[in-house]
Parts: sequence; C-alpha cells; structure tokens
Amino acid sequence: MAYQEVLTALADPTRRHILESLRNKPLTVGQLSVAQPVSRPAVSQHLKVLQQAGLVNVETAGTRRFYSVRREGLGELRTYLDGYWSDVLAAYGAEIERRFGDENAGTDH
Amino acid sequence: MAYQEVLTALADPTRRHILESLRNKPLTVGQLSVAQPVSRPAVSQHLKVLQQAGLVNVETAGTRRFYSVRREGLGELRTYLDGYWSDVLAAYGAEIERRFGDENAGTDH
DNA sequence: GCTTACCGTAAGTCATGGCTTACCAAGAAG
DNA sequence: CTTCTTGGTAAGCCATGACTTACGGTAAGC
Repeated sequence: MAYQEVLTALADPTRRHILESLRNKPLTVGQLSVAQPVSRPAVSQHLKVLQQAGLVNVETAGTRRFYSVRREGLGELRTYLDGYWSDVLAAYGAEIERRFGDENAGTDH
Repeated sequence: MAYQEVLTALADPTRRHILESLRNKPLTVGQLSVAQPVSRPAVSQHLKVLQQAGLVNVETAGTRRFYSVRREGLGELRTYLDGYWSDVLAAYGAEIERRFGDENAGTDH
C-alpha cells in the first residue's frame, strides 16, 4: 500500500513480467505460469507480494482465481514521485542561485 | 540507465533514505554518512549503485565529492509508469466492454 | 615533508528473498 | 463418491546483495 512496498514489488523482474502479462486482461494463476520461466508456486508467491503492495486484484471464480491490475496501485508512488520531483526542482533552482548569486553578490538577476 | 536499474536502486530503504537526504541540496559522502545508520563505505557502495542507475551526479571538489540528484533519472521511471498506466486504462475499458457487452449482447447502454 | 581528512575499493560475513518440491484444500466433472 | 483441476502454503536450498573492517590513494593543512 505504501510506495515503499510498491517499489520493492516492482524491483523484481519476474513480478514486472507478471504485471506485463496482466497489462491487457485478467488472467488465472495457471495462465500466468505458462508465460513465466518459473514454477506455478513461484508465481503464486509473487502474486501475493503484488497484492500486498496493492498492485493487483483477485477475483475468485470456482477453483480459479483471476488476477487483474489494480488501477489505483501506482497512485501512491506517483504522488510520492511528484512531491520529490518538485523538491528536486526547487533545490536545483536554489543551487543555481547559491552559486551564481554568490559569485556576483548584489545583482538581482 | 534503464528503468529496471532505477527500480532496483529504489528498492533499497537505505538508498531511498540517501535520496531523501539529497532531496534539498547536494551533500558529500561524509555528510550523507552521518545521517545514515550504516558505515561510510556502505554509503559509498549505495552511491555507486545510484550513480549507475542514473539517479545521482557527482561533482569533485578537492578530496570531497558532492552528490546531487540527477533530474533526468526520475524521468525514465516516470516514462515507464506512464506507458504502463495508459495500457492498463485502455485494457480496463476493454474489460468492461467485454463483460457487459457480452452478457447483454446487442444492447448499447 | 608529515599528518590529517576524505572517500573509493577489496575481501569476507551474514541475512534476505526467490526458487524448488511436496503437500493440502476446495470446486468441477464424470 | 471418486477423480481431476486449480492454486495457496510449508520447508528447504541457494544465490544475491547489504554490511562490516581493512586498506590505499589523493588533496588539504601545518
């Protein structure tokens, strides 16, 4: 749910591959497994991580479980990145000012 | 440089903490170290990873090295997220269409 | 020149996490 | 009811990577 968990979840190549597979439509664990180079239990474990990070949803249909991308999942990460981004930009401006403002003190450009 | 490396770099809590410290202004390795719960060499190693991921810049000043956030670094991650996001949104529309379009074929609501 | 501050690298230790096989539970099918 | 499919969980193995101490190399200060 927190952006930290999202980043941890997205750090693994297999999990990213799973998300890529879910990009177009919901799939079952079995369907996801055949597209992955790892075993089905491994996929299950990855799906658990993705779910806890809020990146996927599950929908049970009998014995099958359809996983789909949770659209709000990336929201928190995006919010964090936006905030960070603006701070970095402000810091960049301040750095410029500090350097060139100092070397020619008194100017107002 | 690739988004994979960015995600891997951002997955570590200490590296995120370092990036938080650099959020407002450039700092030396020593300055970064005192703010971290790990040793100075550990910080150096993390900075190497961050640099290879394109997330930080270095500026040498005598024996000191000032690290700062590389603004284009986050851009790559944003681009990746944006691309993925748009596809997911499109797939969501298609999924809605597939379900409600199918279960009542012929209607146009 | 000598010493001190700054910092990157090497080598080794140890925990984390990703993978496997084995197992178990629940619904579908016959 | 029995059998097959589907998939989550447990236990164990092993590679990766995060950390440490020790070292070396360069610039600054005296």
